[in-house]
Amino acid sequence: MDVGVVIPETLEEARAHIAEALERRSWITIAALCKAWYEGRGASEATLGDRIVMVKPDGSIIVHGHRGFKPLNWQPETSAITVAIENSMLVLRALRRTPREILVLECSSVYAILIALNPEEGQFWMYVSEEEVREAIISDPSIVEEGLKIIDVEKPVEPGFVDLYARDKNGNIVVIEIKRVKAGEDAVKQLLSYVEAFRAKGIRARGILVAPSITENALKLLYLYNLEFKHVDLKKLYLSSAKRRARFKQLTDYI
Amino acid sequence: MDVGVVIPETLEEARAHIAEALERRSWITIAALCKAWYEGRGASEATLGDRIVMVKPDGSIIVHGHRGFKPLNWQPETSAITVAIENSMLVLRALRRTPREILVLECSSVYAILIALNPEEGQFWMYVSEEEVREAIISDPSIVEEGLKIIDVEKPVEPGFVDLYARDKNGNIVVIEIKRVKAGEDAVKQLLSYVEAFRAKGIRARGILVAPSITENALKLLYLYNLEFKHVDLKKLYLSSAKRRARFKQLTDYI
DNA sequence: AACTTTATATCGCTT
DNA sequence: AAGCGATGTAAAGTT
Repeated sequence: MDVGVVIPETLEEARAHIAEALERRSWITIAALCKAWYEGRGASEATLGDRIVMVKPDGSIIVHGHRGFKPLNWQPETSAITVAIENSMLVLRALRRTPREILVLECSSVYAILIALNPEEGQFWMYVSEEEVREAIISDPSIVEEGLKIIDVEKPVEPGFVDLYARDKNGNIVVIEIKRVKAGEDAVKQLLSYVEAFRAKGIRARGILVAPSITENALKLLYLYNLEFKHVDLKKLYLSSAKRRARFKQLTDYI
Repeated sequence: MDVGVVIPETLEEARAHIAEALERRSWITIAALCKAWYEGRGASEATLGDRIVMVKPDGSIIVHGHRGFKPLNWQPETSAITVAIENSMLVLRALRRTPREILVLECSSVYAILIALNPEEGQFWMYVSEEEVREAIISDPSIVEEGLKIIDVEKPVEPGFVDLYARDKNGNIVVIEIKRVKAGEDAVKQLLSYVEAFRAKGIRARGILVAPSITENALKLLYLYNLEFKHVDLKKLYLSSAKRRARFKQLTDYI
């Protein structure tokens, strides 16, 4: 990646550099004192303040304030970004067609511009997604219960989809709902609706909620409806993949 | 805001600047070639690639790749961030206590460091939030229906809180559920549960779902349960505030 | 294109 | 700390 830094003397100089960088579809980071307006699905206004603005080659624009993980303003994929000097201000406009929305930045000072070209992409993997938990249970159903046999995956049932549809060692139908994060009342209600769909047809069905943990209220609700909870250890599951064990050791060493 | 830019010659120089900036709780933006690992609620790995890393004074850390609105990795508010040279790499570690998670960046090159101190905060307003829609209806209930009288706001009812609780011109109790975005089946079910709570007590109650639009499935469900839908025009509502009209004109002129 | 579901959701507020 | 609801949620998958 080639990185250039500009400390502009004037707004016109800043405008010229940003215009050229936009033209070349660079990855631009701007530190500036500016106001911001957004209008589209909602509407917002930010008074004069210091911001760091990032424009990516794909047209996404992100305006950060000095705190918080979330940007103050943004535009996921714009159809057009323009830069101009108006009334002695550097004005950036990012337009989006669907939904129709606009973000306007009015900069009174530009402290620095960082322009990056030809970035190395690298690759990215997410592990232990809900899908991975499901895959792990499919390949080893004993994680949930001894003697369980998976019959179907994401089976369509009246209110939606059950994550897993199985039979226990006694021949009972078992509906399994998987949550990768702590299960709340919603998850219980969802599982209940699946189980009810079977019970309504006169079929006896067990319902098991599989999650790393569950809230107290959700557990009460679960027992009330005669459903079951099965704790699953994500860390264990993650480690069960031999390929990842080495990397994990390295990470835990840090902690 | 004071902004300094460093183009480090060596990783050790980069480390020293970042360490000092972290110490001073600066707002740091780093362009670097690095690998990343995350582990906590999930787990991820990113191979060597060019990234822009932002560390804010409150400890939030955001790692951006060259495309997409979302960062590759992040940590909302960390309890500790450290920087060190290990095996000829600049290693940044961001720890979070609750939930317990860790983000590790291993940089093999640091292209540029942007360090900002004492940023001007500025102020930020969000308009046309659900709360604003509610406020507008409270101050003018005829938006929903002629002759409506608001009795209570966020009234607790068995399954939760109704947004607005009113009486129509015929004396019927009216439960109002507000959605700022297109209403889906969830919104209908929510409204239904509130209305049912009244009907269970033998009180006749109408249920009105107020939203800018509604999905087809949700509308069918609504009619099935004998509930009502009232369209509300967010733009109109937004414009009805005289203070904002001038600004809005200016913005739409841009489009 | 509309709709549904997920997310390392985040964030703010209340209990 | 846990629960609950809104978000300019965004993004991905499905109908």
